[in-house]
Amino acid sequence: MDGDARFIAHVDMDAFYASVELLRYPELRGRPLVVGGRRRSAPDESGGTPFPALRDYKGRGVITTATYEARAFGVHSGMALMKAAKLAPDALVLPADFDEYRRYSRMFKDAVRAVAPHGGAEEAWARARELARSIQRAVRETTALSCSIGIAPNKLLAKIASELEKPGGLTVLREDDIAARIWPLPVRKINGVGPKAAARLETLGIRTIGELAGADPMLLVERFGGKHGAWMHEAANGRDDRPVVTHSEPKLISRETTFEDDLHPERDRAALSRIFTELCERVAADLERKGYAGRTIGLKLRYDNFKTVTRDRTLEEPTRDAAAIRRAAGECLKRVPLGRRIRLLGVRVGALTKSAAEQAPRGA
DNA sequence: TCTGGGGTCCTAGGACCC
DNA sequence: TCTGGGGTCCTAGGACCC
Repeated sequence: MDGDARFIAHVDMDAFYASVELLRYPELRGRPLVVGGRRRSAPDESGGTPFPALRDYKGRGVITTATYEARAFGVHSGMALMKAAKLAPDALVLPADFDEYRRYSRMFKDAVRAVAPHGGAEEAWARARELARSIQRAVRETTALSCSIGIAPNKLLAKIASELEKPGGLTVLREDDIAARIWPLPVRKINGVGPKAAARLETLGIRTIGELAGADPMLLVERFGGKHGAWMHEAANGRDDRPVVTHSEPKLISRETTFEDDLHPERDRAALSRIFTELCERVAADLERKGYAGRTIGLKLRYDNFKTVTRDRTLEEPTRDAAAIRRAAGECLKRVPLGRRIRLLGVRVGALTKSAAEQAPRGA
């Protein structure tokens, strides 16, 4: 009955954070720039732009988003700023403003919903292209930003398709197109195959999705475990039956910070303690604002050698109280070796439940 | 000059219960 | 004075994504 199989559209904003910044600073359009880093540095006195060039940037941090002009130099999100500075010394560094990006994200989602009310659109193929163009137009009109859309029989392929013709792209991908358009791509393009898996696949002589699709499933299962190995083979063949999910409850809420300079567990004890307490207070405030409480309190610590350890402790009752969180996380801290300098400290609360105030009021 | 911050999901062992 | 299997919870670590 259906030659019109269901399709899924994946909508992906183009260089999202950087594009939002360009709306605020249109005079920077056309220049290579990256969003990232941690601290807004003082404006210089020369009357130039208030943003430092990468070559003048000092400190820790990675690129969150790079404009296409910056990407032309080989920099990309996730790259350390100090490393990016070697590739694109003239690119400007703008600090991230997540509140603003959230605001645009909501506008963007509203615009999409206005055109495709189902949220995760599932419609007939015949309407696909038309609907996608409507979404792009609506997003452009309400946010002044551009997005790319991939349309495919499932989420996995739709995501890959959305990246094929960025920016401003619209890619419709049907079963018959998989061999020609998907199989030549590197395995990293599969959502869920990261750097580790890609490196291990390479040792098996597998670099492209097509090579992965043609690999012996038993070999993959042997090397990657039953579930993961089988999944990779299915994914490479374009098979994916995950449903479109439009709402999910958070599982944990956390705050963490990487220090400007590594801190010494004893000599910087006072500073560490103050930061530790602040993190607990911020997590507590997040819980309160979002209406959650949690039972499992966790500590995360990263040493100067980048080795990361976690400890957690589950309480009898859920809490969102900063002092209670601090107490439990403090106990976790005692179970962690403190023989090296520390670069990151984090606090998390998991096993979340809607906090008492959020629950339906009960009769007196 | 290495490597952010917020998350999700998976694995695996041990405790504990039936 | 030995031997089950299943289920759930807790903890720690790791891969991955945006």
